[in-house]
Amino acid sequence: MKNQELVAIFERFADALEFKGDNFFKILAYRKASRVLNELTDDVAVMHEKNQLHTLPGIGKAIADKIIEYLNTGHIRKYEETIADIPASLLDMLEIPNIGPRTLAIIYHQLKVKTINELKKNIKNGRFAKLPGMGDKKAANIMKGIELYKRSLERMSIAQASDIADDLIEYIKSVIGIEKIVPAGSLRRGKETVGDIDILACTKYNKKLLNTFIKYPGTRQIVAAGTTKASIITDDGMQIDLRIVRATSFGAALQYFTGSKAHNIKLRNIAKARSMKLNEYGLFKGKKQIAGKTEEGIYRRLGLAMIPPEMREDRGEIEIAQPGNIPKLVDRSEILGDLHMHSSYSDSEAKIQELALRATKLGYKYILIADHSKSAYYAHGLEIDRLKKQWQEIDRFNRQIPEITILKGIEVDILPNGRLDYPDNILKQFDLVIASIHQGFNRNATERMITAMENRHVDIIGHPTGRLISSREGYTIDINKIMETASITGTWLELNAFWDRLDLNDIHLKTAKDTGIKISIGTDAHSVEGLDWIKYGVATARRGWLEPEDIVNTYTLDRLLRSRKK
DNA sequence: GCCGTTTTCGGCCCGACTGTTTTCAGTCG
Repeated sequence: MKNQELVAIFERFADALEFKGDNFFKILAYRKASRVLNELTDDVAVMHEKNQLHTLPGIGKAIADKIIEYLNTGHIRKYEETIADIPASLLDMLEIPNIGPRTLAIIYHQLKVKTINELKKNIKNGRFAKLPGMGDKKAANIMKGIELYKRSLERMSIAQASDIADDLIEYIKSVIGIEKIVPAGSLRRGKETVGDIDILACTKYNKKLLNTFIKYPGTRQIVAAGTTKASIITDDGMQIDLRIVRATSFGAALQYFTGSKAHNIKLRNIAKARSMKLNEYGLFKGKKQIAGKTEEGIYRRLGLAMIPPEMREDRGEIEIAQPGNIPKLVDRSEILGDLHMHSSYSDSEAKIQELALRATKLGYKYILIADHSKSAYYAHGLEIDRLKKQWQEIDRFNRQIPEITILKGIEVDILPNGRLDYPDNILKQFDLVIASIHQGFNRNATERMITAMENRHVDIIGHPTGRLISSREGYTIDINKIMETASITGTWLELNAFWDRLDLNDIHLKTAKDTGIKISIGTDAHSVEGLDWIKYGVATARRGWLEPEDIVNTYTLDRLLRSRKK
């Protein structure tokens, strides 16, 4: 698939045009095209064959022609001409905070700076500060920006960001007893990684709150501090922005700072088309505020149904947002069990009994113990005789802990040769079987998964794309073929809720839902605490527009077992 | 470069903060 190559090209094209000072809206157009392609599950080449490129939002004639040119020739002439006279390393510097296209153009043309190291040299020897419009403070801020940039090359996981936000909010509440203080931004939208944390608060005592905020014990650096907002960098290297608004604007500000940017721009356009104005203070008709206290009010006065934060990505949610059309997204309280966890029988630190007890506290009716199969020697995969012992133990705990049913499962390896790690006569004895690839990632992964799904004992494909968010791309697979087979065979696909996997991701989940595939959520926990990761799975499910019916974990135990393929 | 519930031309989000400025430009979200 050429999708990702085009994503990178259009993003780079936009950077180059920005550097050259081209039309601002043309630049936006290329960025939008890049984003749309990035979120596309279908192969852009196939869409071209079917003459469907023009149906994509943000892809007009000029960009469609460039896509076609690239598909046919491997080049885009206009793009290559544009970047021809720009050193490759230069555009990367646009990622550095406090360096925008203007500053970059000045340092390149006047100082001949092409790399970050050359820039640092010119800041240290004072030449940068002498440039027109620059100065010592600006120089110091760019030095800080360079440090920030180096750290930000890794976005933080949703798990780490949530923990940091929870800590900060708890601290602020304990110091000044403020009630209305909540996360906004990508954290509230449940994105899998978070670049910085936005916190929104409502108080009349701005000064006191901002003072408390910048004195947060975990603060490494205060980036900015005004009268209504301030920013700090924590010891973990995370930037946190705090904004304070009045109660009459709280809903508007929450909407505004939750984003996404693309979603907000579209809302603004709707407001404008109705001769209204939308900003972080409210929805206005002339000078009169007609909504702003609550988010619901804003959407309602725009003629829309309330859209859950996780859906606000401009992926069609605004177009369908008439009352009754917005899906009733799954809620954490509707999850009746966790369908993937490991016990001390393989590579987990948690005993089966401990997992079961913790699960009852989470309100579950059932859990699936799915340890590794025998070939996963690195994880103490289970030989058949130890399986029997595990089953006896599960039977015993099921008698002792009647509140919950412990299901006998396995995460059976799909071996590099395409076979499963246990024979069918063993597989048929499990309540549920997850089949996963752990070795030979790029050896016919698609065909191997399809073969696994064609086995009637395999109920679930575990972490179907195999990506690790912080460190690994994932298997080389044809996800559409896999979904097609899942749909035909009635195999469930996993939403692995471990925060570094979140696999399937939001976009794949939406496609799976549209294809009629059922999703099974499992934390893949290797500890008792790991069971709490279910919240990241639920957030991702909501981002994929999933409703309770789409997720087998919301079924009663009876229905769950009846819904298996057979 | 895209797009259409006043449209096929003329818009396209806009306010806060900072730093370098003598009234504003650049950056960010």
